[in-house]
Amino acid sequence: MTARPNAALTVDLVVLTVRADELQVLLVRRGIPPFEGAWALPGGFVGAEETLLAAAGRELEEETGFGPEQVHVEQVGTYGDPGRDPRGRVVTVVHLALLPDPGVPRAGTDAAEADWRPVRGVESGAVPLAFDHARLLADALERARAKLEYSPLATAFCPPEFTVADLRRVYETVWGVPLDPRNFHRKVTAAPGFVEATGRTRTERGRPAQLFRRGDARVLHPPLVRERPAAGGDGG
Amino acid sequence: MTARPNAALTVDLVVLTVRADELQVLLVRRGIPPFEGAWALPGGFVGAEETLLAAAGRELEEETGFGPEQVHVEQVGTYGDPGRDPRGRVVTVVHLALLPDPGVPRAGTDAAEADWRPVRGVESGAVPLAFDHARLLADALERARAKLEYSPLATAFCPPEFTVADLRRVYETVWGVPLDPRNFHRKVTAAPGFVEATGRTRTERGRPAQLFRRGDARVLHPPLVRERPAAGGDGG
DNA sequence: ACAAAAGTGTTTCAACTACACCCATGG
DNA sequence: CCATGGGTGTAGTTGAAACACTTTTGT
Repeated sequence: MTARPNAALTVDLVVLTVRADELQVLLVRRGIPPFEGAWALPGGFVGAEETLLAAAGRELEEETGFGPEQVHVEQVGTYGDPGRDPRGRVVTVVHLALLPDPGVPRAGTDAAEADWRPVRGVESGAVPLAFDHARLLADALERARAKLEYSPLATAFCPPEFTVADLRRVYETVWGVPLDPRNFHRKVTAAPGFVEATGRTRTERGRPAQLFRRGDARVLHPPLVRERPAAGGDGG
Repeated sequence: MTARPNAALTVDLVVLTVRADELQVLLVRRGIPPFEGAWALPGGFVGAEETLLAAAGRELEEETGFGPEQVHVEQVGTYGDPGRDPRGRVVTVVHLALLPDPGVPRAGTDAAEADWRPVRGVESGAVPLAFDHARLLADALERARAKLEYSPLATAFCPPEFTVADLRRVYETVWGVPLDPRNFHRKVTAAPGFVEATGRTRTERGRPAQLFRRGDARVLHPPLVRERPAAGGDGG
């Protein structure tokens, strides 16, 4: 064992969901110093025999009750500036987690409180965050928004079975732009491996919608680009 | 100081360049155990008061003589599986560095030897790497290839002043496909902020080529997609 | 019948590939 | 002059945005 520890290693989580037509992030109110009482991203120290992904999955389950099998989790970056944590050299590996609307979260062990907050308010600075968590959140959000275009990531916000309209609402919420339902439908069903029909349907209002589950594609060909202000008339 | 160190933190570098019409990676032959005598990515432990980027820049300078001001360096991911290093819990933050053809590298302090190796041979497994470095390299390469499409990253492989043909050769080498020089020229000069004309020219054979420097764009609109087999006749 | 949402067909525009062609230099 | 590479013009094709229209349900 010639490698002596020189840093305290943690994982922090940017847990996102779409609820009430808004993109929301899971925050915890810190129950212990430093930054006692402030909102922060959930996270904690990495165990001695734990992989980084396992540590992230464990924290996720502590805060939300969702296991990592049901949730998309990926690493987004590592932050280790000396001075980012007053307790010493704390290096954190930030993970992005996406899940369908889960209802109320469970509070973690060292968190007095945990709650979903609209991303808009946090991004605007109206809800200040502890440590450098505002930056971690901003970087993770940028990653999530970009990845919607070329990966089937958006399905991670949907329950196991969902309609094309459900999926469209995810894009509209995360990007903050309206999309044409008809063109969106075509793009989604045309991209191989994006979604897979179950054969079942669901009726809420109007014509019943087909139900889909996630496909096995890891990238989208062609990507789902945001519609740009282009011309184009009507025929018919 | 309530946060006790629980991991040894290192940075590893995937340093890429284009030389002799090949994508090449900087490897060091390990001079000390473990894996003594094997090829590995350059890297080392992070200093107590050093940021991760600064540590990567320091290692880069030790191995290549290039300072971080002249080189593109970005973080790509962090690897911390217990057992990835026999010396104990060693967590490494991998950085990708791109530079123009530098000539011969300087060997680092704990490296008996350092050398540029064609990526092809390393990716194919012909040159085995120490630790989990084959995986770190593969992930970094995937990142680099993808980022060429939508970012001006390719200019990092070019000297401060370069021609459009220089830039095209970078793409052709990294992607391994030939590109139409005429369409490439148009795409590059049409993307705002990609390159900036210096007004000077350089003559090697044929008509003199304009010299450009890097522009200030961080993303490319539109992206430089690989040409696909499409139809299209010739007119005129 | 009417409203509402799902899903299809078609027009029109924009972007891109492929290639002819012109430009500027060295030998 | 010719060879070589830089750079521009343009036709045919693909793909996507816009939107009329049809389908299938609930009330």
